[in-house]
Amino acid sequence: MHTASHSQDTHPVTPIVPITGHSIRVACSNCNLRELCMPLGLSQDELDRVDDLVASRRRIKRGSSLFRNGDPFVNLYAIRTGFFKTCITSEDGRDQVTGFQMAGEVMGLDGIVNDRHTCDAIALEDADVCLLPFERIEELSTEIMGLQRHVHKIMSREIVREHGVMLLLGSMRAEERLAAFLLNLVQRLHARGFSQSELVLRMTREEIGSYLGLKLETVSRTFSKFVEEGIVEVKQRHVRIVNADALKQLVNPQVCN
Amino acid sequence: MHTASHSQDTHPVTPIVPITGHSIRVACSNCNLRELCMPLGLSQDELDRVDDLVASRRRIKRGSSLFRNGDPFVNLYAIRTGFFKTCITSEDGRDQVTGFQMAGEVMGLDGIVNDRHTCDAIALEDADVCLLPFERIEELSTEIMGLQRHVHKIMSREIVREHGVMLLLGSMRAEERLAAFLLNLVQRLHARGFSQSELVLRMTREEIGSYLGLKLETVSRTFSKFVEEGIVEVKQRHVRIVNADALKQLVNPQVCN
DNA sequence: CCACCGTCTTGACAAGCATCAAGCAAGAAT
DNA sequence: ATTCTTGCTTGATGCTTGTCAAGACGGTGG
Repeated sequence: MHTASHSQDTHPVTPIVPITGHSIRVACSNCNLRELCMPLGLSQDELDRVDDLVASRRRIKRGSSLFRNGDPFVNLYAIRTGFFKTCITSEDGRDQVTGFQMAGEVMGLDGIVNDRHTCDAIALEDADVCLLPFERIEELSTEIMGLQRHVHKIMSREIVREHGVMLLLGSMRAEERLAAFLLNLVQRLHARGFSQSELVLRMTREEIGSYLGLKLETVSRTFSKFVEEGIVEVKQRHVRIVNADALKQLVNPQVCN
Repeated sequence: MHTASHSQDTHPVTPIVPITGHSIRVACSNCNLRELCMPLGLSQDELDRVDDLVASRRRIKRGSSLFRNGDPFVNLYAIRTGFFKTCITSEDGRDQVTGFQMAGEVMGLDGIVNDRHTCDAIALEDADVCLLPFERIEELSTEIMGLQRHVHKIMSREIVREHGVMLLLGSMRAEERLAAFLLNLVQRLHARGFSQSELVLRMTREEIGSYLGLKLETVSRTFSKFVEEGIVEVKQRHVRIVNADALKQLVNPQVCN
């Protein structure tokens, strides 16, 4: 449990290889997350130049922050291993988790507009991130069309993702929210080679609740309800999805109505 | 009421000049919305080239759509006059308004990631938009750093805005949501030369409710409550903010607690 | 002028979720 | 092992908001 190098320790179908350690720089072109965070269809020359983008890497301990609200914006961050939450805090102290990020995903886009980050990125397990200096991204984007396009797509994807969260927060009930959350998590993990049905939650009930606009007690009760109905099995943070269709039906109450 | 050419017909301090009509093309460099939707600090040469970006303009009648979910993504759209809502529809027919857009704001960013729009943009009053072919934006971005940076900032701003909506939907009660909504609207209108205290809602109670994650009855009741408390005056869609501080305190229940 | 329509308001009631509180479980520290 | 801490579960209760229903308002068209 809580080992640092694996994002999921249940049935890693295609385990993410640990960083070999003796080499601080691992080229993007060799990175096994390439398909997730780098543009496709670049020439060898372009690939080499994109490799230079990654200035360095940084290890983040579980519980500490990669960046915080108010920090000057310098880099985007690509997650190599580990798991993060991003959250904003309103002036009066209200807290909102805006997302959970895993290997291959990019963080820091919020900082571009005002040259300062507007949210906190907290590691929920020991993590390893690539630092991508944004000035270099912009420079290189002028020369490599595929990179520019890729940056645009990443930002657009984030906008579309947030639309989905707005739908969830604006119109779904607790069960539907939790079902959507679990399906989304397991789908993203599956894309990274993990099980389709088992996952380990890296966040607390409270963090799930914050993300879903619910109190932790409601999250807990909803989990219990799913268990009673035989939809999932839950042991602490270990979740096994027994009946994925039931979850899907909760999110989409009969497409054929 | 419902005149086409003005976004707000109450006390336009610096009214937005109507399009003169005899000239179909109005250069960005002359556009009075320049500060809102174009990058600053460009050279004259660069400005001229950005002018060429605007391929054409398009008028949208109240109630009809600029683009719809599934439409191929070709352009971004800058609003010259008028008022829009964007909304997504889930497979089972749930509807969520994801934003309200006014003059100087850019729409269509959702379409970049999959080359298709994922939401509907509906005009809530007769509108006039500039078509910005995205391919040209990307081409020109490779040559004009300021433009590239500007596009990044616009997208980042949208991401940050949506974080704010998530906070609203995830953690605020009805009164707080409506207060935040009114303050946001009036602030944006003020930035466009309209009154700080009076506004005309271009959307129905139901659309406000959809955006805020509330039912229209709750929106109506909350308005009534604000009126009872002397915070606002409401006559149909005309709203006068009598006590802006009270609204601010609702959103931020005492910063000094 | 009247009837009709979409929109908005208001009331009564119910459902869903939050709140408060108590106790449990698991891991960490002593 | 024992204690402490943090996270989780579950119950009782009440508030907030949703739901259903009736009616009002204002604009439109016959």
